[in-house]
Amino acid sequence: MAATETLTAERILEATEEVLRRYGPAKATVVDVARVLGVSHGSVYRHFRTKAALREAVTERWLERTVVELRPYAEEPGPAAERLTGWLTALFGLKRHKAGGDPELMATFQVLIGENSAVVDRHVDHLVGQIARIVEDGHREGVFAAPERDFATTARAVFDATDRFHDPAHAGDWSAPDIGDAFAAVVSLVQRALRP
Amino acid sequence: MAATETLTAERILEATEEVLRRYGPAKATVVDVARVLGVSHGSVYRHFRTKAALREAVTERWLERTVVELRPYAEEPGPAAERLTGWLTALFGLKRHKAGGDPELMATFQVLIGENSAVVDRHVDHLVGQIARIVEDGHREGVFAAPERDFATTARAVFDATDRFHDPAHAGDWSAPDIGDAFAAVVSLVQRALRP
DNA sequence: GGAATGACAAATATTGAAATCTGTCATCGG
DNA sequence: CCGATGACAGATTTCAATATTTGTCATTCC
Repeated sequence: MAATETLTAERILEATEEVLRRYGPAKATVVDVARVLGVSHGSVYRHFRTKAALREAVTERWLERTVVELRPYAEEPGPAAERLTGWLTALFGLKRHKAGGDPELMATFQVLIGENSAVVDRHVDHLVGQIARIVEDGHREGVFAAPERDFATTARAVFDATDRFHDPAHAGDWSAPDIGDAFAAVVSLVQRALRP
Repeated sequence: MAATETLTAERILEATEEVLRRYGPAKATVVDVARVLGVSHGSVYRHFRTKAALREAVTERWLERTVVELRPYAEEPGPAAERLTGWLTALFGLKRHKAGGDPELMATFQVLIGENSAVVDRHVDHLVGQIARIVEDGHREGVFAAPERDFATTARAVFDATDRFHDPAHAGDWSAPDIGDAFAAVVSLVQRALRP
């Protein structure tokens, strides 16, 4: 399909995502990707050195999309406490929506996550940075206390404390009926912790 | 070996643990357990209706042992804030020690955990109960604020917030060099949240 | 009488031969 | 010249035949 267009890394990544969606992480092959693009698999290897590198790039794209979807919540105007709750709720909502809407895709994603921990670490740093910014603003506004150590550590603690509500490893729990209450309780705990 | 002793559920459970340790969850069979005990596998089925029931019983025993090891920390005398930190540190320490000391056994345990979520849920309720007791004592002492909703909810939030440091799903992270700092930061966050 | 046995059917796991996939590279074609 | 190709070797996966395991139960043994 569309074999006339030039073969770019971008097009290969799109095809790879499609193949991963359709066949899952175990069955998706480079040959499949090449077939979708109507090229030989050798051509794919011109753009990505290995299958692992290809999957890593897909993982990166996927995670980057989450960061972009969250940015508005990180940067919206208003009191820091509400921004933090909004951001955490948005993160949980995004994840839960994705996990609930397409559990197979989530499972695929989870496998990729597991294969690319370095990429995930960078992504987590990115998200923690967004929290740090909100916490720092809150401190300037006087609604959050000074951090025990520094903003990065506090932000990291907030991220870790809410782990159960964003780590895909816990995706199975997100359909429990009382998960909303549990989330609210932890957010409330975090908010109390940050108060001056 | 010791085929003269009467066959009890207890002896079967011990043999099952040994087989699980030796062969792992995928390869451990009821026939192996019977062989260790020097009996026919039919005899094992007299005490446990299914292989699943046998594994569930092993899981229960295993978890119960954790609760017992933690009880001293839950019941020790002293200020509630220190008891809470002590309890959380003990839980993390126990888990980390087990995961670090015998990663294969931990992996086996994790599989059993996944197979027996009902047993795990009961175990978690038990642990949350220990936290609730400490938090309630703290409130009586005046060192912890009144809970937003009730002690059980607050205790659950504390348990959830520290999830990353006791859930076996995260065992792989526990050997990271800065895990101790991350743990301390979350405990500090929790302590601040509970202050009046 | 009641615990233990072992033969058995159905379900599950193992195995190894055949097929497919990954990654390379000499060659092709525009 | 430069991206694309497809044949190829070695690694990995699939698939179907074979073996093992699970769970039952009529029979045995103390």
